[in-house]
Formats: sequence, structure tokens, C-alpha cells
Amino acid sequence: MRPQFLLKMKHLKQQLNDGVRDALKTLSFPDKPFTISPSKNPDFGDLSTNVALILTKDLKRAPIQIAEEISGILNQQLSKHIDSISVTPPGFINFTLSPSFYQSNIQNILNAGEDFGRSSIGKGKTANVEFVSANPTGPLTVGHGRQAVLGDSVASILEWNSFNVTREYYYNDAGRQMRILGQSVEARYFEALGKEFEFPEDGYQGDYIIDIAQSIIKNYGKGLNSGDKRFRETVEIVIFSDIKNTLSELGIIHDQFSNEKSFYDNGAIDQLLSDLKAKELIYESDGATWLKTSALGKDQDRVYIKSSGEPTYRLPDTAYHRNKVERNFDEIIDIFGADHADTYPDVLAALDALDVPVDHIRVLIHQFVTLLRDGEKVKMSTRKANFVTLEDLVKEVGKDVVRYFFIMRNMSSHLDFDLDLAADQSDKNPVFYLQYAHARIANIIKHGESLGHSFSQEFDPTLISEKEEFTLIKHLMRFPELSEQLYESLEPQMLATYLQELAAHFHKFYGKCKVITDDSALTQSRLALITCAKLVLSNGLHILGISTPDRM
RNA sequence: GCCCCGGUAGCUCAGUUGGAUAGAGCAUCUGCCUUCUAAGCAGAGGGUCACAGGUUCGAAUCCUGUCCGGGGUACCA
Repeated sequence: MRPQFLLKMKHLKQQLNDGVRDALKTLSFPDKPFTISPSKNPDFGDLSTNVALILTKDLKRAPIQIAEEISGILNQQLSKHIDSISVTPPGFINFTLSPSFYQSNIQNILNAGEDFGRSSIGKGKTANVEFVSANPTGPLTVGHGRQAVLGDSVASILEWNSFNVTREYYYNDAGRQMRILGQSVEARYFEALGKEFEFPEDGYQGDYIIDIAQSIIKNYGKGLNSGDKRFRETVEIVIFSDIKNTLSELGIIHDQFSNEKSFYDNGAIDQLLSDLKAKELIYESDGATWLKTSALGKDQDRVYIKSSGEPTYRLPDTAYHRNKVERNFDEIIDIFGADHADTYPDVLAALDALDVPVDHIRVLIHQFVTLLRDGEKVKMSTRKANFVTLEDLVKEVGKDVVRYFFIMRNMSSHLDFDLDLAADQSDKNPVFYLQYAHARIANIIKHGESLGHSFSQEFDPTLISEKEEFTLIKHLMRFPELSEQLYESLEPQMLATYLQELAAHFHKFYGKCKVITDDSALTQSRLALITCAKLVLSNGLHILGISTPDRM
């Protein structure tokens, strides 16, 4: 095979764009922004531009006429990669690309291999992704699962775009919740010893609290007094260990844990308060300390320190975010549930008032998970111990299903998690459709090897000619652009949708075209093609943290 | 009351920057395994894109209003 110039889709689009703009200049048409996008319908070629439609108003002429004129110019300078140009109502100009363009891109994908689709947007840059951030008051629930998987996938998307990513977990360990948690354990401790005890109002009622009380008896004996620090310390250690274990079963490992307490200890919170005071944004009222958010364009002021002397979460959260900014990440991503949607603007406003840069902070808000069991909603509360743990779910349906379930929906949509469907009909979970495509390819390659058809990288791309083959290549070639879109949106669901389509194109190809045949030249070409498909499936599933089985 | 998110096929949801005939999966029907994995493929039925206006050459997509669901509006996190 002769070496040939390998033109990527991105560059071809740029060429077309330049060509159209030259044509506009030739025709003395105004230069307005237009798009060149994949055609929805194969009848309209491979790429289409709306440039004529955009110009119709300025030129006060029918768009179809404008399109004809532009395409007339373009036709005189056809690139070798363009087979034909057509105009269709209401005024689209369609480009049909040459088969050789697609065929040659098979080599492109093979050359890039595991890096195919990777972008260099974040090369030399750092990003911090904060997610989960559940306080250690109980096991992670299915509700936390969405954020855990979402956050980890977002972090992977950034890594795929060449960022050096820190996965971070922040928790509040100085507030009221943790105090009540300690008191709950203490109560269970004395209860177990048959002594008098008082279970706190709003205490944590889960059985795990009783287990922890038992472990304290075992480790520290029966002589602890009320208020002993070890009640709280132990419960935090035990629960955190459980949380980390659950996350690791999902393939999620945080690089850094940050806690509220450290910002009291190192003076960051005092510093923040005095800096805000210097800006006259702090005042006392009704025994509490307030942040004057109304002076920062908000509806109302917010309490920073309660009259009880305990700060609200806003104060340490703001100190924490200042700390993150000071750590000089190029991008800071916060992943919060919908219940936090109203709080982060106050944090950002306070930092902005102190001239702390916040433009590189992106806050992603995801909606809640509604659990369905027997077709009915399950209300969850950690405090009332009415929840389904994430760990139980992972044990029941497996990591891959759980991960896929949580990112297959747009994060701004509510997610219905049907426990019965996930558990009983997991065979039908769409994730298997993707993995099956990967396993099928692996099997074909293996089958080929057993018959002496080892893929050699020496293949004739022009033997690729079936419609299903081109559909598959075209889809594979979209992956680099998709990767950049993933960076823009930080929406893993887009990748899930793309991979579903890719698997569908592969399964259709499989139904139509046999790979391993007596025709060894064709066999090599098709092995090249399915190797590309396997690469992209693998790269995509890897970003989502889903395994790529060779057998199913 | 006010703020945020959502409303697309019987169900769960895609739909890129506003683009051409609104798509998948599940469920319901009809075909396809002597041939690389049938966890698959081919086909059928199924729609007032919540409703009403507006902007535009063009609206599921943008704007306004109404209705419905979720969340927030705490000196809870």
C-alpha cells in the first residue's frame, strides 16, 4: 500500500469552511457565521452547510438561489475528497465525501490507537473535581451514587482531554450533624451496657450505629464516660472506611480528602471573616453573624455563624473554595446535588467580593434520583435509616450496570432508578449491548487468529465498500470531535448515547458483513475496521469506568 | 409568593449551535441461528414535542405567560 496523505475530519471541515468563505468573497456576499455539520439524512450527502439560509435576509433573495450560486463556485474547485455538491430545499448545500477519504481514515484511527479521540485541550493544565462530599454520618446511598459516578466520569473526561486531574472529597466534620452522630453512638453504647441513656432528638437511627457502639465496647471497654471523644472519632473512622470501600468497589478513588475542621485549625476561617469584615460585609444581628449578601446582588443576607456559636456550612465552604483557588488549578469543578443549587452563588459572590478569581470554577448541578420499588417511590433519609445503600446495589447488579445507569441520563433530568428493573432484568440493561459489541469483536479477532488470519496492519482500505462499513467508519471518525464536546459540556451522558449508536452500527455491520472469510485480502481490511471499532468502544467505556469484556 | 430543574411514543429517555421527514430502548406484534457470540439483526404499530402566544426564512430547541412534577427559599448539610 502506498503511503497516502491522511486527512482528518476536522481538517476537511476547515478546508470546506475556507472554501465557502472564499466563495462568499468572490460573490461579494457578506461574511456571516455559518455551520458545517453532518447531514441527518444520507440523501443529503455527508456534510451540509446552512450558509445560504443565513444570508437570505441580508441579500433579500430566495435561499435556494443563493445556495446555487455558492455551490457553482465551489464546484469549480472541488477537493479530491469531495465527490459531489448538491443543493436541496430550503437552501442547504450538501457535500458528499469520497469513499477514499473514509477508507484512509481507518489507518488514522489505527495509528492513534488508544489515544484516538484524545484531545490536547488540557495539556499542561490542572483540574480539580470535587464530588461525593457526603458527610460521614452513614453509608452511601443510591442517591449518592449518581454524584459519585457522575463526578468520576467528569474527571475522566477531563483526563481524556489531557488535564492533570485531582479527584477531591470535601466533608464537614465540625458541625452539628457530626455532633449528633457522636451522641447517637454514645446513646447506643450506654444502651448496650444496660445503663441509662438519652437518645438525641434527630439522632441517627440506623443499625450501623449499634454496630459501631458494639465495636467501641470491644476496643475500648465498658468504662467510657459521657462526652468521651472516642465516640465521635470512632464513628467517623468506621463510616469513612465504609464509604471509601463502597467507592472503590465502583472503581472510584479520590486523590485528596479535605475537611472543614482543618480550615478552623489553620486559621483560614478567621482570615476569611476578617477579610470580609474589612470589606464591611459582615455584621452582627440577633446574636448571629451575618454575611451581607444583599450587598452582593442577592435577595437576602445569610447567617454565617449561628447564635449558638456554630457556623453554618457557608462559612467553611467559602474558606474551602478560597483554598482551592489558591491551589492554582486551571479548572475547578464542583458537583452538587439540586439541593445545593441555591447556596453556591453565595460562596462565589463572597470570593468575588474579595477579588478571589472565580471564573474558572464550573458548578455542575445534578437532579435527584428517585428510587422505585414495586413501582412506588422510596423516600430516603440517612437519619431515619430508610435507604438503600450503594454497596448493596453494587453487589446486586455489579459495577458496570450501576455506573451506566447513573450516567445514561442527562444530569439536569431527574433519574428514576427502578430497583426491580436493575435487579431482575439486568440482562436487558443497555450497558450489555455495548459490552456485547466489544466481546463480539474480540471473538471475531480470536476466531480469525485460529484460522491463521492475524491482523497484520497490511490491508487494502479500498476493499471497504459496503454501506454498513461506511456508516461505521463515519461514526468512528466523529469521536475526536465528540471528545471536545464532552469537555465543553462535561456531560457523560453524551458519551453513553454515542457509544450506543456505535454499538448499533457495529451490530448492523456484523449482520451484513462477514469478517473472517476465504478472501484473505478482504478479511484483513475488515479486521482493520473492526479493530478500529474495538478501539473506540474501549476508549469510550474506559472513560465511563465500565469494563470491556472479551467474552460474554 | 419568589428562584432553579424538568414535561418529547403505553413506560424510561435521546435530540449538538435554532435546520430538512422528531429518534432509541423497554413493552406489543411479524420474520431471521447447518454460516465469526441470537445479550444480536430485519420489519410493523405507536406523537397535539404539556398548553397558549411571540421572535425567525425555519422552533422540541430561543422569549413571555399558564398548567403539572421535583428541588430550594432554615441560625439543616
